[in-house]
Amino acid sequence: MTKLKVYNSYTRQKEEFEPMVPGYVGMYVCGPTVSGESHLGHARPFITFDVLYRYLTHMGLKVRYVRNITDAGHFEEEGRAAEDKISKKAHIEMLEPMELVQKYTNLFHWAMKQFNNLDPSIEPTATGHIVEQIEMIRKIISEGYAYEKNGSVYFDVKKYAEKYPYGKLSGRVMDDLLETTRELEGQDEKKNKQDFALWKAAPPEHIMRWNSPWGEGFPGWHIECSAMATKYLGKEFDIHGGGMDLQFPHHESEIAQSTICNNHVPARYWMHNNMITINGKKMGKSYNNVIKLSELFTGNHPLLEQAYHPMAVRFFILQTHYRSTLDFSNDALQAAQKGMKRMWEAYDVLKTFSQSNASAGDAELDARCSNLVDELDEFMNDDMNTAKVLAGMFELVPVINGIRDKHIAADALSGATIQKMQQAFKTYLEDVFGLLDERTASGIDNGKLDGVLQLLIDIRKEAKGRKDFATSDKIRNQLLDLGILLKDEKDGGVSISFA
RNA sequence: GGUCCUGUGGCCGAGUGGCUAGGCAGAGCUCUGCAAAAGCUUCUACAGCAGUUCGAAUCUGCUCGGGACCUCCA
Repeated sequence: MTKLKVYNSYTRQKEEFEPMVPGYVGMYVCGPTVSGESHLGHARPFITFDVLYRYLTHMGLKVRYVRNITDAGHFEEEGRAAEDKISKKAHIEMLEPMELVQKYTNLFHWAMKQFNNLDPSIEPTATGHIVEQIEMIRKIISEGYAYEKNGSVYFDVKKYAEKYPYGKLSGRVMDDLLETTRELEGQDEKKNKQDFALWKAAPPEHIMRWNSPWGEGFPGWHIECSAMATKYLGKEFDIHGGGMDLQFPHHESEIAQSTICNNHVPARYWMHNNMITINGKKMGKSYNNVIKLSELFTGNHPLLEQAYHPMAVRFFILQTHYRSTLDFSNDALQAAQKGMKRMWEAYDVLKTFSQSNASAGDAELDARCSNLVDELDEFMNDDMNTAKVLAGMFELVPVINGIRDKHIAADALSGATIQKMQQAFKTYLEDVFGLLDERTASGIDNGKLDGVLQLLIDIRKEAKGRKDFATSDKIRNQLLDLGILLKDEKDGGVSISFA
């Protein structure tokens, strides 16, 4: 079997993944800022890295997955009136800042549950790590790479760049940064405009504030991730993930801070997912084109033709490689929803196959299926190509359905191959991709309902037996109105599908 | 303006120089009381121009689109 290779943004190439400590992986992923409700764009990194987390675990590695909650407000705009993002919203909604943070944290957790994302091992909050952040800032000052001005502390990027490769991660050249002509207010405190804040003095109206050696204030934009990653994963750890838009300045700054404090680039593999776009434009607050997750799940948004099940969204995201942009449209999402349904129904059929065939009746087909299964791991190991894994699995679907429909002989595949397929479908659909049967996921499939359904199916069968099609069609049609589709199979059985 | 990415059939998308990606939609057929589903067959591709090569969607150059970052941002 091939080894897992991942694209490392830091070196700009695919590299074989080797954990620092054999058997263990430390992974940090930038979590949400809980000053508002998560939207479709936010879903991507959390699903992408959830799949990576699951895959590493599946490989037998013990993963410590740290994903932070950013609950300390950052600037709306650099330098401008020092408005705290969270306190501003809190004022508008007449809420206590922490009440607001709690509200959106709960909503975020709810959305993660909907997507069937596993909980991270540790989910630290920025406000819970003020002490660690202050310590880190002190260290940077004592090393001579930060300076205090009017109660705020800034990182001296120019000085750092003289000794370290600032800009390496994001492909930025120091001279270009210096040339940026953009004039922003409040820059006068900085020695150079590419310097970034480690600590910001809080103006009187700012609600979120903490004591520090430099007066009352709040932490800067990037220090929380450095502090929390260091605390829980060490000075150097394996994987740091997040959206591509965080590469600069967020991750670049993290590298600078950690390099000064810990003498190390914090992570060995930097992984970045691409953006979700809508009509070709990145989904983001500043573009006014966001679809919130709650809107997506209810269909309550002008751009949405219908509600989309969280699992359909998950499938949609996995059908594209994580480093490609993914364009949202109703057609694309509906296609994903239908495709997933087809896949899942084939999986249900596959589960019923017996593994008792000693040998394959159709050696050629057997070999092809066996190869297809083997390739799935190769695809996954090639920088997590979930799109190719799904495509490979889709190639097996006609074979599975063919056996069910008896177009393909029941003994065409050997028991060993059947077992391999069953194992692979379970591994990928359930364990690695974290997909759930929509029925289970929406709670429709409880025991009582099953019993009622079975009763209706029996009555319909009896009606059909005496050619009372009026009754049988009534049952089928009315169930269909409820979103339950009965399908008469060739063997006289009935299968149930949820529209 | 700078840096980088990208342009695949009706839609979404994968593609390591030579072999049908895949999904959804469309057409035909089979099966079926009728449906639905499924199976089989099938139609639309690699932005344009030039080059490298025996051979290019894949490499190079140019042109024209689109996008991201450079500011909070997943």
